[in-house]
Amino acid sequence: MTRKRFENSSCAVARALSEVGDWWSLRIVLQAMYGTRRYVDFQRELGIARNILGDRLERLVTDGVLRKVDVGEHGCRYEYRLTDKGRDLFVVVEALRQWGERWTAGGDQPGPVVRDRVSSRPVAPLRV
Amino acid sequence: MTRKRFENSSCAVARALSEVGDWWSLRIVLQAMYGTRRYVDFQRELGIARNILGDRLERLVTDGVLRKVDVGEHGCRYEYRLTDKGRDLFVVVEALRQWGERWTAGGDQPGPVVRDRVSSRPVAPLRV
DNA sequence: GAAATCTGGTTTCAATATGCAACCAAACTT
DNA sequence: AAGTTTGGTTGCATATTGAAACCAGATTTC
Repeated sequence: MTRKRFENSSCAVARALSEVGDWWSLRIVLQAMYGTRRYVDFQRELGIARNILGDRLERLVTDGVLRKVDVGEHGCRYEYRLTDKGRDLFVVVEALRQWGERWTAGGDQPGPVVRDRVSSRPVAPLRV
Repeated sequence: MTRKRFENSSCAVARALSEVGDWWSLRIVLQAMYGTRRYVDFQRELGIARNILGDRLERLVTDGVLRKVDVGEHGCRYEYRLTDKGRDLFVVVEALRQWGERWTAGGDQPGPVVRDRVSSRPVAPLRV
């Protein structure tokens, strides 16, 4: 049976999850925030299967989270760049990072510290 | 092939997603935040298949996001309650809600406003 | 200028996950 | 005593995933 979808739910969380709630999408977005833009680089750095990557990139593009930019002169090089909508997912990713940092058994190494680009101070914990 | 897992990734986001990054877990957590605690209620309100629900609840319990409380006198009634770890996911859920509210085509109705329990003011947008 | 390589995919196949409905057993209600 | 509620489990059909092979155009290397 087809996986259930929630695009039209009245719940904003459900709608958000129906765009980026699957196993790979947020990781692709995170990788994009790290600066990755090319198909092959996503593939290599995430270790995702190529067909799945193609499918996810396509969906993220149709959902307006990424846009596919034709770079290179004769139409054979493309880049997937975050849109404003995609960049806005940073809060979500950062919330996940803080939660993971706090509650999941980290690997041995502490992981990179996310810093403000201007002040270069580590970002403050998110609060509600 | 088995779905890829990231429990031991050095990336906190990947570790977080390996606990709550699947299609249903965050929705179950959200529902729990709304007050749902019983198997049947989760099932009815989410419309999730019962076997999947059982599997997810079990995993969330082993991961320490929920705990299963034996309520009722002769061990036939249970409740699944959020732990501190689970409650801490509120920031993630709220970030998703704000993103969904802003970027996804809502249903017609505006959806509930999340308010501070003490001040009863709507919560401020999350920022980093 | 031919061969190899890089890029961005698509196809095929096996294994796994999901959804649905039916079934089950212990407790509780009527 | 019979039926209902709760919390599942099982079996089956379909979807999704992952791995690897394949492919074609552009670019680089020899």
